[in-house]
Amino acid sequence: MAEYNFSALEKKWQADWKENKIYEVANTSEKPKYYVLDMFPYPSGAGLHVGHPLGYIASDIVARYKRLNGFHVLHPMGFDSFGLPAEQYAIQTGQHPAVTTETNINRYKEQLEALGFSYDWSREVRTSDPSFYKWTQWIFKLIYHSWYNNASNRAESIETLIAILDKEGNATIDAACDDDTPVITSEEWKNYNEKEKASFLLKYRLTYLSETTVNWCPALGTVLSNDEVKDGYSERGGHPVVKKNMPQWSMRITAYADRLLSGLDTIDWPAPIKEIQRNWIGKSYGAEIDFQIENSEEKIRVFTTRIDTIFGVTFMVLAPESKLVQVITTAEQQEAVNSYVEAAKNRSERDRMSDAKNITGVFTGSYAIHPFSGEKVPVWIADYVLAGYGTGAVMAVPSGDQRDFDFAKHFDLPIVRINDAQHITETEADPTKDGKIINSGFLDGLSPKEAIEKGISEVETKGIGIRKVNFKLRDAIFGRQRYWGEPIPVYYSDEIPKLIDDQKLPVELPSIDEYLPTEDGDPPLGRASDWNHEGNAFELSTMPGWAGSSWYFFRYMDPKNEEKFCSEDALNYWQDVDFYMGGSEHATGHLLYSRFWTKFLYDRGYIQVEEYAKKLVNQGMIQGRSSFAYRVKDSNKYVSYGLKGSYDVTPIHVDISLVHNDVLDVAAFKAFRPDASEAEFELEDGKYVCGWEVEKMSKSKYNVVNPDELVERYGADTLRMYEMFLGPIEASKPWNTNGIEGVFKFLKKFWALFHTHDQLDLSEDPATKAELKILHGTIKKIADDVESLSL
RNA sequence: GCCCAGGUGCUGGAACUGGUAGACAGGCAUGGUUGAGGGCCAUGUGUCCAUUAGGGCGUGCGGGUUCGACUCCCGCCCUGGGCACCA
Repeated sequence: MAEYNFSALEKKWQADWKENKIYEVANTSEKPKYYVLDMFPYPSGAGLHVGHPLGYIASDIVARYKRLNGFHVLHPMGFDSFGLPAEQYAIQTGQHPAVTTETNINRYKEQLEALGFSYDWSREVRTSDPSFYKWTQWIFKLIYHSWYNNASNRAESIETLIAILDKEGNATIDAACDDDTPVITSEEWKNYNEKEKASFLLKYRLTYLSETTVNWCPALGTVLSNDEVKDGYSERGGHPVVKKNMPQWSMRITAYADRLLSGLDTIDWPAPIKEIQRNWIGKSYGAEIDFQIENSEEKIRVFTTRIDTIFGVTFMVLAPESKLVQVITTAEQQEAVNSYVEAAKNRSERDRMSDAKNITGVFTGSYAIHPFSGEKVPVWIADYVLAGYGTGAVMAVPSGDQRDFDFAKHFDLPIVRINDAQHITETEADPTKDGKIINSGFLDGLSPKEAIEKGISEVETKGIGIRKVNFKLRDAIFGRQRYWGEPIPVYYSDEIPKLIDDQKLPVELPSIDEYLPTEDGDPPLGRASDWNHEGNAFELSTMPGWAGSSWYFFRYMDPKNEEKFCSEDALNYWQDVDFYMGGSEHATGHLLYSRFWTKFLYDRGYIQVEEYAKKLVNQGMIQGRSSFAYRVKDSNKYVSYGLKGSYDVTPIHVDISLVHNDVLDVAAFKAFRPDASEAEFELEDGKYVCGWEVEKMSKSKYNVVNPDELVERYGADTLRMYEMFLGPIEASKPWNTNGIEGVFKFLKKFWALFHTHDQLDLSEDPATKAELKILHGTIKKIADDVESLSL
C-alpha cells in the first residue's frame, strides 16, 4: 500500500519555493495589488507554540487564494525585535540582547519555514536593525519638527508656526498645545532668547519634552505609557506602578483624538476593537462653565456633560492637585487642606483606586456663586475628582450623580431634585434623562435633552462658558529608561534639546558593560563611554516598544531603501494593507499608535492613505489545557482526581506530555519530578486521573504544545488544516490535539485518491456530470469561505 | 454600573439574504479484517414513544411577528471580553 509521505513531499516543495524564489514579488505589476500582513512577532526565547501560527495560517490562505485569483500579493514577515525580555535576560546573563535576539529569530524562521508559509523573506524587517531604526529615528525627527494646526486640521511643519509667531504672535493660532501656553505677541516672541524660543516651541511640537506625571515602574526601572499599565500593574511582568513627576518625551497623540475616532468609521475592523478604541479616546460633549468664587477674582471652571442638572448643584469639588486649591483656601481651613493634599500626593494610583469606596474630602472654606441661582455653594477638595480629566474640577449634583450623592451623604450636604422622573433613595442617585426638569428656573418643564441645548446657549450668551468637547485620551509617554530600544536622536546643548542631522542617522546603540541603571539612577545608556555628540550629552532614554511597529508595514514595501523610509513608487503601488491579521490585545497600543503615525505621515505628505489597514481580523487566542496532579498537603502522597475531595490537596502542574486522555503516566511523572520518585499514588480504577484547567499557554504551566512535533508526526498540511478546523478564527479556544487524526486521515485518503503505489495516477476519462457538480460546488464553497474572511 | 460579542448533541462546531437543524470531525457503541494490539473498513449515535412503519418534542428562558424562526422583534437569565471615581 502506497503511503502519503508528507515529510518528503513538503521538504521537496519548500526547497523548490526557496530555490525559485516563487514568493518574491516586485514593486510593479500589471495585476492589481493585494497586501496581506501579519502582526510581526516578538522573537521570544521560548519559540513558537501552536497558538502563534493560527493567524499566520489564515492570512497565508488569503494570500494564496488572492494569488490564484490574479492578484499581485505582498505577503511579508519580520520581527519586532526590541523589547524587555531580551534585556531582562541580558541583565541576568550579561549576554548582549542583540545576540539572544539573533538566536531567537533564527529559531522562529526555522519554525515558520517548516510550516510552509508563502512569505517573501527577501523583504524581512527587524526593528532592532540599524538600517530599520534609522527610519524610526527619522520619523521621530519629522514629528518633532511638526505642530498640529487645528485651523487646517492637520500637522504642519514647525516652520509655518514660526512664521506666524514672527508675524503676529500666537493669539490667532488654534493649535494642539500645552494647556499652560501663554499668549504672546510677535514682539515678545522676537525678544525671546534661543533657550526661551526652544522651550516655547516644545509646547507645540508633536513630540515634546516636558515635566509630566508618568507611570513609573520601579521594578522595571522605567516609565510606561497608559496602555502598558493594567490596574496599577505593569502589563509585562505584573510589577506595581506609581505616579511620579519627571521630564519626559511624549507624543502629542491627543491632537489626533478626533480623527482617530472618526477614522474608525472608514475601516473594516472588528467591532470590539473599534469599541475599545472609542472608549480609550473617550470623547464626550458638554460645556465648560465658570463659577465665580465669592469675594474673590478667582473662578472655578468645570466641565459637564449634564448642564441640564445645573440647578441641582449644591457644592463644588476640586482635585487635590488643582492649582486653585492654595489660592482659595481660607486661613481656618489651611491646615486641614494642606494635610489632605499632602496625603493625596503620597498615595499611589493603586491605593487611590482600591480605596475608591472610602469617601474622603475637605472643605476649603470658600464658596462659589451659582451662575444662575446666585446661591452660595461650598467648595471642597476630594480625590475622587481627577486632575487629569476635564478641568480638574466638578460641579457636584448629588441627586443625579452617584459619586456626588455618596459624598453629599457622607458630609451631610443638601441634595436637590431637579427632574420629575428622578427616583432618589436613601443610597442611590438617579441620573435619568427621561422626565421633565423641575426646580430649575428657566429650564423648568424642558426635557433633559432640550435643557442641555438651552443651558449651553444660555451660558454662551452670558459669556460665562463655552460648548466643549472633552477626551479621555492622554498624550503618550515616549521615553523608556531602558537599553534595548531605539536611541532617541537628541542631544542637549545648554539644556536645549537638539536633533541629530539626518546624515548622521542612525544613532546606533552603544555597547555597555552592564544593562542596569547607573549608580546615579540614570538609564543604562548613561554607562556608555563616549555617548555624546561633539561633547554634548546624548539623550539617555530609548524609544518604547511601539515605535518600530507604528510604521513597519510601510517598510515592507521597500525594505532595502537607504535614501527613504519607502520610495514613492513603492507607496504608489502598494498603498495600504488590504488584509491585516493579528491579536486584539494590541487595541489601545500598537493598533492606535500605528494609526496615529499613519495620519501624521499623511498630513506631512509622505503617504497617500490616512488609514493603513482597510481590513483587520483578530484571531482568537489559543489557550493551553493544563493538567494537574493532587498532592495531599504535608505528605508525599498523590491522589487521583476523583478522590481529592476527601483530602486537603495542592494541585501541581503536570507536563501534558505525561498525560493521555487525562490519565497520568505515573512512572514518567516520577522521573519528571524527582521529589515525587518515592511518592505514594492513590489510584481510581487502577489509573491516576488528572484534573485540568484552561490557562494561558506557557512554559511555566507545562501546557505548551510545540508545532515542530506535530509537523514531524503529521506534516505541516495536516497541522495547518487542523488549526483552521478547530473553530472560528476569531474565537479563543483551548488547544486540543485529539481531533487532528481526523484531518490527517482526510489528507491520507485524498492523496491516495490520486496515487497508485507511489505514482501519480489520474484517469483520462472525461469527468461525469455528477463529478463536475461536486467539483464546482466545492470550489464555490471554499471561495465563499475565504472571501467571507477577506472581504 | 455602562458598552460589545455570544448561548445549537457527549465534544469542537455547520446551517448563505427566514425555507428539511445538527454538515464535517472527534468521542462512544456494534460488527468486519487481524495471531493479538494498532491500523483500516462498515453501520449507528439530539431526545421521547413505537418490535416495525411511523410519530411527538427539540437551537439558554418567556412572549411576539410569519404559511414557516437557530435566524427577525420585545423582555429576562447566563457566559466571555472591554471600559470604569472620565463629571
